[in-house]
Amino acid sequence: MKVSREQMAENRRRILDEASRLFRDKGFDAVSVAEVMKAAGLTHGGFYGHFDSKNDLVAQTLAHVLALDAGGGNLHAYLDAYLSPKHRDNAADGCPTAGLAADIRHQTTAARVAMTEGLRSQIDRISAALPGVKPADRRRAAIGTWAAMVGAVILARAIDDPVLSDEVLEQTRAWIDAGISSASVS
Amino acid sequence: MKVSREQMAENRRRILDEASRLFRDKGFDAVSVAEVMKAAGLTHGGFYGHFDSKNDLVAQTLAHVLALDAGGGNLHAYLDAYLSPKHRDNAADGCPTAGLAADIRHQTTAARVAMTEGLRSQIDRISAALPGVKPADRRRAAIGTWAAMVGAVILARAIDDPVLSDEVLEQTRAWIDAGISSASVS
DNA sequence: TGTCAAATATGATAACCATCATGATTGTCA
DNA sequence: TGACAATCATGATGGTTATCATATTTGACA
Repeated sequence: MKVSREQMAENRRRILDEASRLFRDKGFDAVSVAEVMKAAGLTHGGFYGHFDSKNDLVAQTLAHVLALDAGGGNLHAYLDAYLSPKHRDNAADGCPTAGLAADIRHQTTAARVAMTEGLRSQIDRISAALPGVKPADRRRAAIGTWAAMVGAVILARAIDDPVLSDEVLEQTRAWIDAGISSASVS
Repeated sequence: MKVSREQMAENRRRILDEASRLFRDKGFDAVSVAEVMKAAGLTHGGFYGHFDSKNDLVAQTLAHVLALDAGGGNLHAYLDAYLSPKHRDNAADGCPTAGLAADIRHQTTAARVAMTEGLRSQIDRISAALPGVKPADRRRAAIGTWAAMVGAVILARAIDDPVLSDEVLEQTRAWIDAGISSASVS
């Protein structure tokens, strides 16, 4: 059954969207091609009309989702949302870096390049959102802050005790605030 | 072929050691039972004499490797080693938290509990290694520092550009130093 | 409007893997 | 020292998965 050109474009978009959600939730290897296609409302057969391989899907999904990565604007609000229990408990809709960075070590070069460019942009965005910090320290603050954000969410998701998990989020938030304050111009 | 009691204990130890290395290097799902046994110098057949299942191996490996987790003593030296290119490039011999924390979200409760207790100890160890920090801020500094350390190594391993990857390690190191300094008693 | 090719569905294949079954070897202990 | 049982090797088995082959439907364009 052939579909219209725009229908096909929408199918492709839906495949990438659903792959992005599933990958963030379960990791690249734990999601099958058939599972992605089913989530997109299709069967596994049409997959290779859209992508060369599963590795190709991984790389294209990363480029797709990292293009949308947020973080600009209000750093305070971004930190609130990022280091929240809601974000910790909703990996499928959450930050792709927190969900996938550790998983990317064993992926193809294309996927690693997509992640590298996404991280480069994210560091620049955070840097630009730190107007109070002395320019000489801005990049250091952006990288340190981003590492702590990603690390805290990964640790919070790994911890089985809700009390300790919440504490990791809260204390990291406070630690970041203190670091930014003391690096700011008075 | 039966082996001596001590030979069997050594076999078990070798299985756990090799599993620990392989898991850190490739992740839990990407390592097969047969691969672990082969690395330990055995065949796959004897596996279920030592462990109930692969999930059981995962949990016991975590408990085994987290029991040895370092970090006490000299925090400065620990930071140097942790945020080094050598550690980034040697996941198999590196920190199990950096290598496995993100992967543990989909493991059994037993594995998650082992990781939780390992993290609890690690936070306490770092806290104890921060004598210069005001006691009221010590826990916050320990958690924030640990989150940044783990996050930086995960990001550095995900990045395909050696220049940016090195920079993430160096700037995170500097950011942590600055944070600890400004939280210390004068 | 009829032909053709593109998009997807259905079905097959080969590899891999966790786990189980069975048998050979040989420590261990009476 | 001899019988027993534990340990590991060899060899299935059933399920899953990426990928390929073929058939069917129907947009698209002449």
